[in-house]
Amino acid sequence: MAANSQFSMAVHVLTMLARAGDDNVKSDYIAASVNTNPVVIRRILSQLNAAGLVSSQTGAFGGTRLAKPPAEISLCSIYKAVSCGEVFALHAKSPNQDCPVGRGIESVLCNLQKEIEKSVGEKLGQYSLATVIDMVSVAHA
Amino acid sequence: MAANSQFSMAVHVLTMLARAGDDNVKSDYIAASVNTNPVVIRRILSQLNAAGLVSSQTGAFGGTRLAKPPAEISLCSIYKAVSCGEVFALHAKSPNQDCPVGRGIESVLCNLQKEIEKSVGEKLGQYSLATVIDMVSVAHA
DNA sequence: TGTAACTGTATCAAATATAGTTACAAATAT
DNA sequence: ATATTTGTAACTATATTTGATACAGTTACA
Repeated sequence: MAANSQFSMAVHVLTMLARAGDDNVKSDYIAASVNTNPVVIRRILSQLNAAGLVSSQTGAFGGTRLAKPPAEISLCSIYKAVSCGEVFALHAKSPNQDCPVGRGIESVLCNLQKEIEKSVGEKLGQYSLATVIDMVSVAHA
Repeated sequence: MAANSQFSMAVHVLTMLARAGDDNVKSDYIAASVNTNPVVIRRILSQLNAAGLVSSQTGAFGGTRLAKPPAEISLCSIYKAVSCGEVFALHAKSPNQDCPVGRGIESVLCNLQKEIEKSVGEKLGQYSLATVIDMVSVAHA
């Protein structure tokens, strides 16, 4: 397994939290739905917490809940919260600087990369967690 | 090395070819600029050839050249030619189908994924290889 | 205050993808 | 014929992601 599915898992996790309202949800419970290990969930929750999207409580009867209403959580903020890779990677090894193309291509690709990321962010920003919840409801209705 | 840099390398390769005009360019020559192994370049050229963007000649004095003018090669067609991964991956393991969220989330994410890919394609389609060549020229001017 | 139930995180193993390398058959200009 | 080049298979090395175990720290509650 190498393809980064953290965004997908994060959306799943947040959808679970949204449906629980103000109740604390345990990582074990979420893990059972995502079909993975609780630690994997806690790692994602840790990133979502750092981004201010959720808040967690340790200790007995602890767990995690949303830090704001689903309508205020855009998919863009989720995407940024979990450190996914870029849409495309730049050269692994720096190109030959003795070649005019090798010398100039990196910055061009870097700028392009930023623009694409921005475009993806804007597209994702058109949707919120609330949108996803509606879609999930419709999907299995 | 795991991040997929094939798109970046493909743009680099095609830029080299564009600058050579109608001359055949050898994979060794391109590899020297990209700073990698010729076989890596030939693998990319193989994909670009399958997409009809370049044409190659085997044998002595063989090599590769563009199959059409740089202005007619959009970055979208390059992106599609090299099999990059998606912007984000779906769940590695299928979610728990006994959970309403697990049952509905996959198709929602799949549709979202398609929409994002489409958006990326449109953005990349705004640029052509000719644009990149201009940018590279300006960058090291 | 003790106990049970959580999170947070370190650490390791397993699986997988990418890139790099070597090798060689097939093709082709001279 | 020969030298040169592509096309591709096979293998290695490396990085990343996920999954799993373990345990310290925190907290509610009897």
